[in-house]
Amino acid sequence: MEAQRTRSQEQILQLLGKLGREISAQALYVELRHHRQGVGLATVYRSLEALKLGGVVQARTLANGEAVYSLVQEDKHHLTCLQCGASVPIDACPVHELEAQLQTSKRFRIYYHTLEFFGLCSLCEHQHLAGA
Amino acid sequence: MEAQRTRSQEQILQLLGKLGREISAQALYVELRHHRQGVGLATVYRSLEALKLGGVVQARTLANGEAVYSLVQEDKHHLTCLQCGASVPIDACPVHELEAQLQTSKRFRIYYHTLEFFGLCSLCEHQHLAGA
DNA sequence: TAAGGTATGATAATGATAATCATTACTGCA
DNA sequence: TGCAGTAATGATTATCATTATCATACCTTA
Ligand SMILES: [Mn+2]
Ligand SMILES: [Mn+2]
Ligand SMILES: [Zn+2]
Ligand SMILES: [Zn+2]
Repeated sequence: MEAQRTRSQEQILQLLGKLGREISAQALYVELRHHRQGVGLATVYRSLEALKLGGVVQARTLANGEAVYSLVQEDKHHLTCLQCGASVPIDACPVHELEAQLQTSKRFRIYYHTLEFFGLCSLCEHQHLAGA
Repeated sequence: MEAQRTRSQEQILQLLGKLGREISAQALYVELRHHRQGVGLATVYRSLEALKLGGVVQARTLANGEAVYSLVQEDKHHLTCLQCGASVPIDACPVHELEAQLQTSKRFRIYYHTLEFFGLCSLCEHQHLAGA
């Protein structure tokens, strides 16, 4: 019964694993065309959606509105500047215990989480106070 | 030097405070027209952006791609079903300590954070396993 | 009041994602 | 092996939130 993966889904999974970082659907589309003949953009979106529902791919939305995808096994979070968009990776993640609790307290099967901090980098804060 | 707020920004702040919940820019636009004559949609977006940079309003992006806004003072997070979109509010938030640390370790002025869990609600998980 | 700067709003442009739909590939069975 | 039914694919179009334009209204100050 467990949805077997399509060829496209397998390719996307493999590429995401090789990359080891998050990538947008559009960029993924370009990458895939680079490797094989005939990959439709619609299929990229469909596959990512299916993989997300399968619990193996996660997504988050950037400030510019585009979503980026990665394997769920990557637990990486960021600190992002609201002004210039500079994004600093964070090592720590203090939510795993809560995730485990929720998994039982709420009737929910949790696949992944997003965590991101927003503010101003020192440079932008400086310019901001200067009245720019 | 601190940017004084415009009339539109004040109205939006007031409405967000009155609501006490997150709301999209589009819905905010409708609400504002309901109260005052002549509020442009562009101004709503501009004001929200300014208030975000001012550190008093926060935003997060829903699965359908639209952003919702609220006062930063509201520290509310969610557990969302990837299939049906059902969203359950969460009470706890275990990231404040980390936020304080980051504020000093990284050279960054942090205004707010987003935290969200994704997975399948019990109903959708059931249907999913059934092969739907 | 006149000048300069800022805010506003109507409108068009942008761009990522979702929906269509005809075609192709696969699966199980006669 | 041949066929019917079903799922997957891809080219294309539609959708829709957000952003960019630009002319106008407003406000501050000399
Ligand atoms: Mn994490
Ligand atoms: Mn929180
Ligand atoms: Zn910055
Ligand atoms: Zn659900």
